[in-house]
Order: sequence, then structure tokens, then C-alpha cells
Amino acid sequence: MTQPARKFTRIQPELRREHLVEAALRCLAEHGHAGVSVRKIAAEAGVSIGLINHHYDSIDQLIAHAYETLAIGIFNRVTGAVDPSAGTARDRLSAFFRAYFSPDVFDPKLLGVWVVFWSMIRHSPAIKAAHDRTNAGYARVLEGYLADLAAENGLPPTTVRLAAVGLSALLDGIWLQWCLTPEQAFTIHEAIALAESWVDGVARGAYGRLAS
Amino acid sequence: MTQPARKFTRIQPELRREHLVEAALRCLAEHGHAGVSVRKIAAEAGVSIGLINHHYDSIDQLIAHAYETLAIGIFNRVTGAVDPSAGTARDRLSAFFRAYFSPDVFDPKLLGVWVVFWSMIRHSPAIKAAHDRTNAGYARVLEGYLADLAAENGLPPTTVRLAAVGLSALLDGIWLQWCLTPEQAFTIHEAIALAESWVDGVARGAYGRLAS
DNA sequence: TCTGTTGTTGAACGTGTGTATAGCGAGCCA
DNA sequence: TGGCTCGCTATACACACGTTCAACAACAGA
Repeated sequence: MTQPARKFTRIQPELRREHLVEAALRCLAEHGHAGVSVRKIAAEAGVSIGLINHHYDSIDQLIAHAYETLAIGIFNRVTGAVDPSAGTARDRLSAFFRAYFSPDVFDPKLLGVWVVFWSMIRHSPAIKAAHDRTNAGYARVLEGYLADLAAENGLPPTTVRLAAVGLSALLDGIWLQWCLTPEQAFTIHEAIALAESWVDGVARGAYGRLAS
Repeated sequence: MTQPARKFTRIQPELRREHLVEAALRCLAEHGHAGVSVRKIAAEAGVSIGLINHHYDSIDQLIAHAYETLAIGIFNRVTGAVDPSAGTARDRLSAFFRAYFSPDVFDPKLLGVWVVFWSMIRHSPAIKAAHDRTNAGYARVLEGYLADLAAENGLPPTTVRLAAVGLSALLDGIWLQWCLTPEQAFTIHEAIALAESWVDGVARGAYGRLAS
């Protein structure tokens, strides 16, 4: 006596979109660029092909939504690990580094996802906008830490904007190298030491020429 | 009185492969990931579709060949701009920076090409191998400069390997940021200043903790 | 229990993909 | 000038893609 199997279950559009985003991210992590596929994502989410175009005008919009979800999630997790009022600016930078150099972020699978996003920036305004927004977020946060550091140590504050660019680039570069070469030539501990040493350089006035 | 138009011209396989690689790079620069297409590349090269599979077992091998050509070309141009015997180690680093931060390398179109390569690293052993080889090349060159710098300035040489990782990451990160955000928040001059300041930090002993 | 709304399905369509292959023809060499 | 080699063309094939749309069915409210 089999039940008349229910063919599907309805859920709220907002919740369904969330599920689709999660399935899309799993597809991107597993298949890279080939994971940008209505059929693969629908299969991963356990729904029919047509459902994606019912909730999104095109697959690009789903990917853009996925990018925004992932990028903001990581940003919040990393910056949320830093108590903005406790300790010195130097302490806050160290806390930021510890959160940034965590397995959540330093995961080679993540690069496969990110590379897809980067490749779509030029053609998709939605993804470009999401990228610019999170990028500005990191710049703002790092500039805040460095401005505090400059104030506490009496360094010239004119260097702050550019120094934040440099630190951001260093962190991105370490992440990139880590993800591209899984058989690593350096440890997470060493990666943190590189970032800390960069701040040491700032504290020793090595970045004075940026003020010119 | 029209000539009986020649339908094609034969050239040496080696030369033809070179033309195909150049066409592939133009396609990647223009169309990004969508440029990885036998039909697009064949059209760009002005040859028939089947010719690519005549010269390469699969399109992935053509892309790998293109990657190797481009990566080695840039590597040779950048490292070739540094006279390995003249001046101090610091001079050589500065010369390297000037060559690296040139319009040849700092071209947003180049990122579109590179992103395609990165996305294929996981699935294509040929591309992975080409990447590892050029990566090792940069590591070797930078380690050389930094070892000379350490010897000239009496710094502990144990830090050299890891410092090269840091410098390489910084350069990659600056390049990435430059290419991802064409409406730049910094100039090439400032980018060079960031790299020079990093070396200042090394010279001031900021990277002593790497030796631990 | 019936009805209306709407989230969901799945087949269909046109396009683009990589590869295989049969045959054409350009250019070399005797 | 003939013939032969092989670089090259162009068609064909099977498959995957994104999108569309008419029909279906789950669930809320009456």
C-alpha cells in the first residue's frame, strides 16, 4: 500500500532562493566553471530545471546572488571576529589575521568558486557591483585599523589609504598562492607571520615614502 | 577575370601552432571563458574548425600551450629587464619592480586570460604543470634577490624562502586588485612605492620573526 | 470539501559545443 | 609536367546548454 508519493513540496520563494544559492555554491566548488549550469544546479538542489528560471530571470542572476551571499558571509565572519573596542589597534589587526587565515577562508575549493565570479565581473553588472561593495568593505575596515595604529604610534596618517591597499593586496596574494598550490610551500602559521611582519614594517616606519 | 582563389595556404606545423596560440590568446582576452571555443579560435585564426584538432589532441592542450607561451613570455620579459651582475641587490629588486609594474603586465585584459587558466588548473595536468613551473621560476628569482639583499645587509638568511613568498604574494595581490578594479584607487607609481616599502621593511628588520 | 493561487514540473526548441572523418588541394620533388 | 604527401577543409554527429511554456498539484482559505 504505497502512499501517493508527493511529487514536490512548496516552500516560500525566499527560502527556495536560499536553497538554490547553496546548491549553486556546491556546484561551483565541485565543478568550477562547468558548475554554472541550470541542469547541474537544479539536480544538486533536487528540483526541476525550470524552477531556476522561475525564481531568477537568468542563471547569471542566481550566480550573482550566490556571490553576494558567500562574499558577505565571509566578510561578516572575518570582521565579526574582531572586537572593535577592545585592545590596541595592533591587537585588532592580529585578531583580523587570525580570522582571515582560518580554514574557512583558506580553502582551495573556494578559489574555484571565486575564479568563476571573477570571470563574470566583466559581463555581469550585478556581480561587478557585489564585488565592488565587498571590496570597499575590506578597504574601510583595514583603513580603520591602520588609522588607529597610526594614531597610537604617531605615524603620519596620510599613508593610511595606500597602506590599506598594500595590506589588502598582501592578504589576497597569500590567499591566492595558498589556493593555487595545495601542496603548500608555507604553513598557515607562516602566512600569519608574513602579515604580522608587514605590520612590523609599518610600525618601524618602512612605509614613510607612501606619504610623499 | 578573377583569379582561381587559393582556398588555403600550407605552413609548417610549428608555425601554425604559434598562430593558433596567438589567436587563442586574443579570444581569451576578448571573450574570457567563452573564448575557449574551437570555433571562435579557428575563426580568429582564419582557419577551419578541424585544424585545431589536427594540431592538438584536444582544445585543452591548445589552451595549455597558450598559457605556457604567455607565462614564459612575461617571465622572460620581466626577469630579462634585470641585469643580474650590475648594482646592488636593492637595485636589482627596483629594476624588477619597474619591469613588473609595466603596462604589459598591468593590463586588465590579462586577468581575463589568467582567470581562465586558473579555472583549468584543477582539471588539466598540462596547465597545472605550466603554472607550477613558472611559479617556481618567480620564487627562484625573488629568493635570489632577497638572499643577496640579506648577504649585503647582514640579515639572517633563514628568512629568505618565506620572505620571497611574501613579496611574491604582495606583487600578485597588487596585480589582482589593479586588474579587477580598472577604475583604480591607486596609481602605478603608488604600486611601486608599496613594493619598495616592503623591501624597506625587510631592510629595517621587520621580518626577523620569520626566522623563528 | 471545494476552489483559487501559485510554486513547481518537464518536455520542447534553438543554439553552441568538441570531436571524428572523408575528401580536397597546395606545394614539393622527381 | 606529373604524382604524391599531408596540411587543411567542411560536413556530420551526439551531446549539453539556457530559456520558454502549458499543464500539474500542493496548500491555504473559505
